[in-house]
Amino acid sequence: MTKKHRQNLMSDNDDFFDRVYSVTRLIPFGKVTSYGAIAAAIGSPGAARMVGWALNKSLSQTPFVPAHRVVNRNGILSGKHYFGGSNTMQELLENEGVKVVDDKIVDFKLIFWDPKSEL
DNA sequence: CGTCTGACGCACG
DNA sequence: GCGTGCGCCAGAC
Repeated sequence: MTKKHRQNLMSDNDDFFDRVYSVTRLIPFGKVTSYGAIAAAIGSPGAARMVGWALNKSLSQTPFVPAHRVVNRNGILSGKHYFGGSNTMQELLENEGVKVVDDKIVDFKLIFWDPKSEL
């Protein structure tokens, strides 16, 4: 199954990355979700690693992709190191009212947003 | 075209 | 509950 073939099946799809960006932009302000949840939402459960990779690329994409709202299944900011080396990711989250302690989101389950709930 | 590499996740011990 | 191993898919070499 080639890339072009998949485009045929998903009419408004460009590629895997754009689907990740689309879902990520749907994350409400002050909410967070996980890589696996996004992967499952775009029809590729198990491709969580691809999501993280796509989000990395998204840092230089437009419009802005709230990649800081995506963490791993434990609520840990596994990608904070890619936001400029400082605590940028944590600051962005706290700026939205999301508490972060020791690189981990407080009450992760309570503010977790499931992408599939919007589909 | 074979291999390696990930911002992951799950099964297993 | 924690460490290890492996599968996952797409892109870079």
